[in-house]
Amino acid sequence: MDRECCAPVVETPLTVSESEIISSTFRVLADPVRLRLLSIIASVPEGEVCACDLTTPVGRSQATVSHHLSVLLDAGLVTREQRGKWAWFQVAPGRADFVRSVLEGSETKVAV
Amino acid sequence: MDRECCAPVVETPLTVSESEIISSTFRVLADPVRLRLLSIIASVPEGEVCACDLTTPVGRSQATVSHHLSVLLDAGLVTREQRGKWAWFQVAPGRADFVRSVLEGSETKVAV
DNA sequence: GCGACGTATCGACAACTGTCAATACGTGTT
DNA sequence: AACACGTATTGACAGTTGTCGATACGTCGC
Repeated sequence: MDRECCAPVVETPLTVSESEIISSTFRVLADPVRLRLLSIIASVPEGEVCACDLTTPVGRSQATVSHHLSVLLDAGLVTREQRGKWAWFQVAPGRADFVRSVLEGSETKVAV
Repeated sequence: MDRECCAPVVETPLTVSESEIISSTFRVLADPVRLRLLSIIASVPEGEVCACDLTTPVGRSQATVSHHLSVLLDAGLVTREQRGKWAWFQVAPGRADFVRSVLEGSETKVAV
């Protein structure tokens, strides 16, 4: 019997700390180069990509790519495994669903 | 019969333009003050909030709050309705589900 | 019309961030 | 040991962004 159309979207506002935590996650995803790196790592059939294969596709220097990969790593979105002199990256276990929703939902639903 | 464990998380990498579109959406959500403003608007039972009631809760100047509200408006996350000298904001029709997932799930349902 | 008030815009500044060249670090090879 | 090679780190720089004071714009009440 309530006005369902006017029900609040969420129950309570965010606290300051909550908003900082959530926004920090979005900040990681707010860079196009990072999104492309993440999408490349997430799309290879082998499930992992050597850092050496990521520089060319995104058209950035080795230093910049390394920086972005560190940001993705710190955010827990990918994992890094050093094998010999090569660094292999894969989508972090347990974050596959999240990464998929970030990279797919996009076109049709996220962006107006 | 495939190795399901190793299936790619997504089918194809993002194009440059796709990554720019998606990242621009995340950039809007990458600021804690904007998230708090959005959560306040989304949590009031009336369904809409006067801009005059948003300055104090987030502890920013009127100019800054107005700026953030414009960003949210441009992103299509909220609507603005001018009534007299007051500006009323509400979560944009059709974006309630998205806003809810952003403010609540954050981890699992962000990009719906 | 005039003043009060809410809001948007402008200008300026500090902090942050993406970028690269240069360099340092590790590992494997000869 | 010396070298080559992949990667991480450093330092510097330019562009962006959050912020605020000041100002301009609109609306209401007088």
